[in-house]
Amino acid sequence: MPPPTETPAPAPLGRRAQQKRDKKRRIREAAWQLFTTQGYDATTTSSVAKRARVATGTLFLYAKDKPDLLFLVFRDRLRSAVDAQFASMPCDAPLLEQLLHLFRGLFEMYAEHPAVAAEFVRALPGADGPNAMAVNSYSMVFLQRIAGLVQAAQARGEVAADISPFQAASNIFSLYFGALLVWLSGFGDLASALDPGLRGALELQMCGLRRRDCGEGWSPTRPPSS
Amino acid sequence: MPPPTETPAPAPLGRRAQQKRDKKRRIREAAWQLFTTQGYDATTTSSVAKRARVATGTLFLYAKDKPDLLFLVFRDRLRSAVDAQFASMPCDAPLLEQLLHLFRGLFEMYAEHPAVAAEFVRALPGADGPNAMAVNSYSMVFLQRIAGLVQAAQARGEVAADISPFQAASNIFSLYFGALLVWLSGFGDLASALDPGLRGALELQMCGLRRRDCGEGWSPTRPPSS
DNA sequence: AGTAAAAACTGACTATAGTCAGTTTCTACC
DNA sequence: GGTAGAAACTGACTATAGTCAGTTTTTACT
Repeated sequence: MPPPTETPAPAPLGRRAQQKRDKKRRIREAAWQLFTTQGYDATTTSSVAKRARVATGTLFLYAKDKPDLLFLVFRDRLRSAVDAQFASMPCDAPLLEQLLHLFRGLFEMYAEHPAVAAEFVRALPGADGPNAMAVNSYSMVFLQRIAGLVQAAQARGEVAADISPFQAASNIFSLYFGALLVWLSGFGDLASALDPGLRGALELQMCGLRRRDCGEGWSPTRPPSS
Repeated sequence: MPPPTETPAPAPLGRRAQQKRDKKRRIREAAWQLFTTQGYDATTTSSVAKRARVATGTLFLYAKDKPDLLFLVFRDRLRSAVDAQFASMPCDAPLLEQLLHLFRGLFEMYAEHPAVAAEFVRALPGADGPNAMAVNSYSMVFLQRIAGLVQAAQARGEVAADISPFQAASNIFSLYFGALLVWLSGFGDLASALDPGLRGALELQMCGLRRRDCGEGWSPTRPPSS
């Protein structure tokens, strides 16, 4: 006797799956709460388990190890920050401005809790837990979306046609990651990490090092003021 | 009554300083031996202390923590690899080839023990022990030497004059570090990490993304083959 | 030589990340 | 609605990184 009109089938989720979802959420929230208030190092895995109302062993069913908890808590934040920035992307702005728009959103997200963010970014390379995997595969999507921006800029004639968008996206990502590491390692504030920092790097990637033999030549966005 | 001709004053080192030097050497060698044979994770700090014939507490007078042991063991290797590559630098080669010469030397050094190298590189950002400090300040020197290569290329007219050598060096370093992380995270072999990998990134940094409005225009080292 | 202060060293100890054999809870099928 | 097997959960336990109060060694000065 299935009620055909009721229960609009929002979730074909069994009890088990629901409980798993709920535990995962509780663990994520407990970890975030404790990491942001006490710091990553000062937070013990036992205290996270306690606050999430699970046993210590259960915690490690949802995260491979303590660093993997960082990926659990940052995954959604990362996703929504990226989505928001692409949703508000100025479609006809120059590529450089589009990239800065994107990365500014991420920097601002990290800036909410720089110390925890630093641990997260530091743990990223080489992490191997299930949550780390999820974040890393999301990074691939991210890279593809950057490549998409480059391709669009090529279509606009802003970027040379013979360039591989994926190679360009890789370079851009390396520069972003480098700027992020420097910033989160405690040097300077958000604004200057973005503006003289990342912008300078991206400008140099845009125009290249090589001397232009031809004609009058383009000059960088900020002409020498001296 | 100082004997003026004897004791050719090779070391104004007191007994204490000598013993410290010796202990440091013993710890460095023990750590290297164990890390390379058993792996970083499988090596306990106690086993390093035992092999170095010091107490566990003493170990932590010479390294802040376990990761700091990595910096202790890699510091010299890094220095000699960099020095060797600069000593054998082809002075009149194009900047791109000079950079690849430099980075090839480092990649080869890391390739001797990739697993330990991966731990080292992963631990680099944000490390805070005394040995990490030494490595980080050496990184600054490294950056300056890259900036020197850029400047020389500017003097040869290969690189545009209005470019900041330090900004260029920062970008180059970010691309190097990115390629290193990708390689050491287990994807691909040494040769391809260098040649399609790092070379592609540096070529794109050399020529830039932006379309060249003028004249016939230069085409990348590897013209589209299709 | 003698001695006081400083520096270096020691190893028993603590705190905590992560494991695993045993238990409970859920699902699918009869 | 009963039950066999799978999946999830538990918390006492283990291994090890890192600490620190107490000890030994070295130095500098008389």
